[in-house]
Amino acid sequence: MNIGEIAQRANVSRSTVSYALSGKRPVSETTRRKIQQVVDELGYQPNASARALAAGRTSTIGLVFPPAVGHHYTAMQLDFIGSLADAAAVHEYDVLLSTAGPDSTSSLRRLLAERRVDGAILMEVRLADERVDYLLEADFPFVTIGRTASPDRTCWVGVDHGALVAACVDHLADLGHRRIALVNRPERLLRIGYESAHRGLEGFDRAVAARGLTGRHYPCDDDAVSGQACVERILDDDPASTAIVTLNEAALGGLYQGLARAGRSVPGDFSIAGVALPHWAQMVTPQLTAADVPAAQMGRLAVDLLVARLDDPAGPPRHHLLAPPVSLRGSTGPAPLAPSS
Amino acid sequence: MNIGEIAQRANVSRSTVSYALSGKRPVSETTRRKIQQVVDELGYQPNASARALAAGRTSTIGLVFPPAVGHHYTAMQLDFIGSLADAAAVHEYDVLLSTAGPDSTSSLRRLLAERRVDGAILMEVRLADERVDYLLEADFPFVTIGRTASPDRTCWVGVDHGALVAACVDHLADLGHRRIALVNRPERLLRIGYESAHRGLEGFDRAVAARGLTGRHYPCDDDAVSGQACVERILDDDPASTAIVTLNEAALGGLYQGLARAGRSVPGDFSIAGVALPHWAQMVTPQLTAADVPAAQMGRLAVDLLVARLDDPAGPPRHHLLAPPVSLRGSTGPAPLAPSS
DNA sequence: TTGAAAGCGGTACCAG
DNA sequence: CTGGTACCGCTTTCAA
Repeated sequence: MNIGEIAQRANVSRSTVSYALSGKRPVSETTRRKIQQVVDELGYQPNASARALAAGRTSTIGLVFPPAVGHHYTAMQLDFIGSLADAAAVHEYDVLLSTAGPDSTSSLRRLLAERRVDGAILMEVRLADERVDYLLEADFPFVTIGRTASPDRTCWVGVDHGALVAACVDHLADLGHRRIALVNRPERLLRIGYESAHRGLEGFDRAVAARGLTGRHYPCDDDAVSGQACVERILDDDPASTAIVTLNEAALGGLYQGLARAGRSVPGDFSIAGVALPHWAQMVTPQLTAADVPAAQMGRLAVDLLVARLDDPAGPPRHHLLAPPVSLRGSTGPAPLAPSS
Repeated sequence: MNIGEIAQRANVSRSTVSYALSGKRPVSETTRRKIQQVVDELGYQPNASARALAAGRTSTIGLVFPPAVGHHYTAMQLDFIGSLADAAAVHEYDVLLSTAGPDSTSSLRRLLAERRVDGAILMEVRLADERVDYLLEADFPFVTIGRTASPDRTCWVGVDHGALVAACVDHLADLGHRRIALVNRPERLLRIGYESAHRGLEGFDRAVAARGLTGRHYPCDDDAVSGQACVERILDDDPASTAIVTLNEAALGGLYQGLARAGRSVPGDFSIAGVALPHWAQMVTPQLTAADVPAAQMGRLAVDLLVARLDDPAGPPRHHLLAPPVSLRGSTGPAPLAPSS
């Protein structure tokens, strides 16, 4: 069934059907009603490909996935994706996934060249990101999740990892902790310039210096085993450590397990704070004191930004820097009076 | 840039370019090379909308999301989505998300009517699922994740939740546990016929009966607070309970917290086993003994099944029923000799 | 081995 | 307020 059939049954021309449906030209109430009736009767929906070809827009936005680090994704990303799809639907856009594979740019390039999408949302951006450079050069509308090194020229929505980590450090310092370790994302991600990992580290260094604390930095792979090993190293390097701040969701369980194995109880002997999804923070016992990443809100904002840009490509780039508060849960407490061990 | 431009620069007709690229008609080696050269030079990729319109296929598959229960998704789903997108890319398909909103069918209907996708993959299927009925009636190619009540007429890939829960029960029975509770997905999901929840319960009842155990069933909402409350009820209803089997990922943290609060130590006084992603099982301390859901493999299989169906719509429906083994971790141990409390 | 041209199903301009 | 029609960019039949 196509627009021609609708036109015939309603005794009007194809263009009238098109206009009646789009509202881009006034149509008399009677014919409009008649057309609508036929449309409803047959459950007609315009063919998306034809429409895209003629209108020059696909009503689809591309979601560029992270290059599947170690072959799983984090919980943050999922909530984000869900909200993104919902938000897009509100604006009458569909979402096309682009997983990128090992070479993120080639898949992106194909998406643009084939004109499959009107705009793109890039997850897990790096400080220097070739995908961003490519999109800027191609003058293609996009929004990044996270900021690149020069964030003023682009649209983005990001979490202020620096501020959040600093807030965690401050919280711990207020509780009397003096020797704190930062458990970061994997070394490999730092090396390629992962935004959150870098800015988190900056915030850590800053806050540690400001409060006159002793801070140590530990990149850590994204799994429980590595988390456990990381705790071992931390306590080995400085047995007087009394607190950890973590950016690494996936290693969180391992951190708890490492502390348990080392005989440190949380939060009695040792405190942990971090940046995580609320859902995730509630998985561990005691629940993690953490800056709650508002993943769903980020998805919504990203879509809003992109849609605004699609409506007005010439407008100035806009951003949202989010700094959610630290939710106090059970994993942080006063520093032990005498450093254990 | 379009196919006409390529044709001009290569001094051939547009059809020759099309055939040279698709290989659907022999093209002399010399012209083919010439065309390829121009194509490479300009980085030409055929416009997807035009191609879809002319060819009658979109090279896109639709991924129908669960109706966002309580507005987050589970970890299983994310790994699944990632692998799905990767697998689709291998077959040269893109993946379009359809979140469905509260009314899952209407969004699906739109996807089909607008002819946005060639086939669909349905997540979180129900025993009686109107989306499935709709797709069957429309004779539209699809694969479900999970089985409906009459699974022989459809393509699906699913986990044998019944067998997995039964395996957990057996494992616990072998350890001497006699009074076991099943922590299931939310009441609401059971009521609407969630496949995994129902089949899990069946397997539980079966295994409990076979081993002559006392089994109790507890639906539980998908969050930590509910998990904690659920443990309270379990110990209240039967203080002699010594083990839990859970299908509820999201409540898992709450279960541990509830046990801790009740003074039961895991696995000394109390054992827990379940069905979960390995990643998730490793978050809790001690790590959860669980049947490891192979989410990534499921994504791959689902795409393979769908692609096979698209290639041969008349073929018989195929399925994969997966029953991964139970990985022994730290959360299960021998039943305490004297029932505590 | 190649070219010309008729669609695919819409949109939007130009007339009336 | 409405109809006719020329595109959008590609695929595929028909003819040479």
